[in-house]
Amino acid sequence: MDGRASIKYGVVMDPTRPQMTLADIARLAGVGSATASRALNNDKGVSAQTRQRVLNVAAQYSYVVSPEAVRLAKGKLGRVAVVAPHLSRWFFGEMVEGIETVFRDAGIDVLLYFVGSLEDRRAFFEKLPARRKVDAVIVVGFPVEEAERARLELLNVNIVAAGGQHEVYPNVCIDDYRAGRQAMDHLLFLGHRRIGMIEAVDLDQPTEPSGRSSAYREALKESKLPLDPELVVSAPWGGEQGAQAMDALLSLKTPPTAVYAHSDEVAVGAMRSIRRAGLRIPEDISIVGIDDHPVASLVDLTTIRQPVRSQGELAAQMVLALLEGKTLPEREITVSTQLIVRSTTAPPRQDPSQISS
Amino acid sequence: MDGRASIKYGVVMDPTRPQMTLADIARLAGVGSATASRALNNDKGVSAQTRQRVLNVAAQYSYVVSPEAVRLAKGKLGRVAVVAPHLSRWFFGEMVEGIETVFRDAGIDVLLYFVGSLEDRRAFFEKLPARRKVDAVIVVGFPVEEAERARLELLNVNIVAAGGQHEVYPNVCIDDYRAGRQAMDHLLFLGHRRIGMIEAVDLDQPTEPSGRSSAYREALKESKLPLDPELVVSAPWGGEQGAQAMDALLSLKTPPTAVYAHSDEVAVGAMRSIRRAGLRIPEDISIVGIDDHPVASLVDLTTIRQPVRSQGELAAQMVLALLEGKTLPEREITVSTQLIVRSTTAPPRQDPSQISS
DNA sequence: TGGAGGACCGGAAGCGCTTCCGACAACCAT
DNA sequence: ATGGTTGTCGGAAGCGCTTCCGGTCCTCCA
Repeated sequence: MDGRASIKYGVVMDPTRPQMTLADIARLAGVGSATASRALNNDKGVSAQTRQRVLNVAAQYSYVVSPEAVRLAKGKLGRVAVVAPHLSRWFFGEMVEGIETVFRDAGIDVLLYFVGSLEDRRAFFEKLPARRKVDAVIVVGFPVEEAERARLELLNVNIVAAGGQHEVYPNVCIDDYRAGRQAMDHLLFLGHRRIGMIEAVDLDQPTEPSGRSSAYREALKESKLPLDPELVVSAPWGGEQGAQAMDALLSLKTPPTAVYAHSDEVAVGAMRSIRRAGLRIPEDISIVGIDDHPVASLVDLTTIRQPVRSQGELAAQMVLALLEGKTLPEREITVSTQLIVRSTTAPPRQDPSQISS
Repeated sequence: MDGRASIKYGVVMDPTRPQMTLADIARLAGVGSATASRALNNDKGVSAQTRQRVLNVAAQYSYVVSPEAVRLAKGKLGRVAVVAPHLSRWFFGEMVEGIETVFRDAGIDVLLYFVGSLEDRRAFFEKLPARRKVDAVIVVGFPVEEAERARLELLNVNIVAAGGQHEVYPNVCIDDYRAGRQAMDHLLFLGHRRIGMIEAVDLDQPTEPSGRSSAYREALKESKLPLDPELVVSAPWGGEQGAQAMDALLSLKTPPTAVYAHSDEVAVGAMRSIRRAGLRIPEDISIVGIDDHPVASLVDLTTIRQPVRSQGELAAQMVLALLEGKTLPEREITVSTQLIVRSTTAPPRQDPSQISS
């Protein structure tokens, strides 16, 4: 350890020793830089012997190429941007894990852009920090507005959406309407006639009419049940908000015998309200959520499972295909959802016919 | 839209139109490339008038510099790597959100490396994909082994750790021992004498003797209570595992009257077991966790709150300081934890003196 | 009025790679 | 023996920036 090296917190830092360059390796191996490059990249046109010599030298000095120089020289970035409105929420974390896994295997770097608040989001689309930095973009879990789309086009790269319907971009998602129907049909099948819905909305994100909501209305209509407006309340995504929404439902003169929540987080919050109100689940009131969030099994919540990680993986694979210039076999992929019956749902206590006003 | 542009899924892609270069802008503005560069970078040595002219041209063609070329030319990367073992878990997602926010404001890109499994992790340290790509590394929530540390040094960059004690790297974390004591002292104060502990271990990560565990032993010792080995069970992080661990505790001939879980996820799982066993919380058995995970408030779990996002922010700020060549005022930052009493803890039913054997 | 100094600017040399193209040698078929 | 391959290799031209270095031109003071 020479005098130039400084020790910071136990880590040896030696900024005076510049990284080796390809030219160094070439010289050391006694070949031209072109040959060295070819050897390192496993290109053809190098004798096995020469290649080995280069490789040995490179290994000896633990040489790695400068990605910047490579990218500059060949014009490809080998990087993709993932932009997501949340990370700490299970759905998004899981999604990003799936995406990251696929890209890592493909040797592609993932640049993360977290656009939680409205300002973040606006700033992202305004400044487009990903400009000239990525070959593609994956938008996770939120609809892109018209104006934003225009900005995104400036990137001049492929875009795919994951976990959120999209008319414009190739995407992978679940069928929200179907998921909602699975939940509603389950409740209906059990005999419930007065069903409440807690709509989850994201205050920081523009809302779109959700399939999960229309599923509620359609299901009711098909069962020839009235649509009582006071039975549907909307709440921002999240447990606390779900709890409040449930409080509202509970304060009705005729509360529902079952509630359909747009997400498990919301459902779990609602369960707290029910419990605190001294009511039992599912005896007094049934509840079903959507997602199969890990917490769902812990609180024995009946829910509609959606495979999140694989949505991420599929989206990443789409990007990979696009990057290779392939045409996508299908513009959008819908993964299926599944009813998981646990113990928060049961038939209503009384004969439904007696309850219905 | 000329004939060259192809439309894929509504997105205009025109690979034939190369990005504008600095030289183009310079020419268009009638200045040399050096001047254009200075104008764009807000360097001095350019008249206000010339600068404005360049800026106008650049804006007109919505020009952005090529980050690769910049990095190549000036040798700085402006990127940092975040390596984390999980993302879908609240703790990690929250942490990364905090980190990302700070770096985004500083104009630094975040490269994400997710090393969930042991193989991932090994591969990461083996191949060091971040090599020559980042100016610093933040390691989130896991201890770095000796051998890994050696590899990390090859990166020749600053490293800081977030959410996990570290003897070597600058870091920010909570005092695990103290958090554990807060939990235990609370239970002890309530009068519990037979307290179980569910140790959370991460199978995919090397474990270290945790402060959370020693807090248990120390607290017991100080209260002159015996240390009954069968009262401590360890479980992989996660709700289901917590549930199983609790089952074990419940099957003891003298089950504990309270349990201290290393994390809220584990605690919530344990609650399910207790509930399924027909026992009531907190009447029959008390439980306390650590984290103040969002779900904790939803299930009314008493817990020790730790500020996760700000740990991430602080870690990022440390990196920023290091990057600017500053010396850190403090090598490690400990953020404080806080007991949040909700309704899963209460005094034991019977006089503790009757229970203690 | 002359020259020193400063403000402004452009040319050009890198930064570390990839890749085109030409050179050379050895080897084949004619 | 000769022309044409084929297989290897190196020189050098970029890729799009930053920045050193020097050149103009103008100002200001002696």
